[in-house]
Amino acid sequence: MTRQRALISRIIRESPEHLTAAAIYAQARREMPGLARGTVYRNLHLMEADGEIRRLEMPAGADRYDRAAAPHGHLYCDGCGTLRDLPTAGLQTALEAAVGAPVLDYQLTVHYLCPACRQKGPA
Amino acid sequence: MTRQRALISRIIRESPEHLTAAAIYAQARREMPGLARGTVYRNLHLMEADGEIRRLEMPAGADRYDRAAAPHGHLYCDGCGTLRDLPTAGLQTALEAAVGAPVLDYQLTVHYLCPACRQKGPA
DNA sequence: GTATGTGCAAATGGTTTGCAGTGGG
DNA sequence: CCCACTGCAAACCATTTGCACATAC
Repeated sequence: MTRQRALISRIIRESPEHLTAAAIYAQARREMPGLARGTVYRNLHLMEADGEIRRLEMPAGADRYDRAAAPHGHLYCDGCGTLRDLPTAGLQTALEAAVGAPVLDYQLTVHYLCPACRQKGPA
Repeated sequence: MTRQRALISRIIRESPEHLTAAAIYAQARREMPGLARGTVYRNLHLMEADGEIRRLEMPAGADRYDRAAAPHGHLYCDGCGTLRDLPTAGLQTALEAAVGAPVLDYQLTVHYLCPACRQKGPA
């Protein structure tokens, strides 16, 4: 447990957002200017392997990271790229029944238009 | 509708697999050696926009492409990276109810171990 | 005829890695 | 003390793009 890892961990835990590696790096560098980009990526992998955080593949651009919690889906706005949590209680159990094998993890991304983008209308 | 696009379209339609752009490129080049990588990517984007195919973000490595069909999830084996289809009838309706807005699309990837990898045991 | 698509090759962006040095336990 | 972790910079890989030429309609 290095200072670097503790810092990265804290940033993710304290953020209400789903941060990209670049955002985490930028924010961490404000407190620890010498921090290397590679160190951020290496620690993110470690933390993901430890189950401390969860990596989210995004439809466009860089991956984002979410503090690990009860598995849940994400709502992605096709208009502005905003990401919100989507509680999905019971989905995992339903999936295991459908799959017929233990489900290690799942990732659900639902595309929609957020209220703001829906107002503007489909461009 | 160019010869190039027709070829790419056919390759995807005829393949039982979920191909990567690189695989599509390699296969297309066997029939049309002058084909450029950029052309493949450009056409894949066009076809995705037209709803002819669907792009699948993968947990590791390059994206894959699926001929468009009824929306369905995918089963990803964490052991060997194999991808299988997972029928998810009714999920979209359930999601719309949960979200309270029209669902444009969704992507569900379920991580598991395929029978072969389960035998070998968790490494 | 002309907008659209193509081939090429170089650029981009996100992420990974080899290496020598540092520091946590 | 030693091994895992760091900083740095170069490498990597998938994908995108600028440009001059070709082609579908």
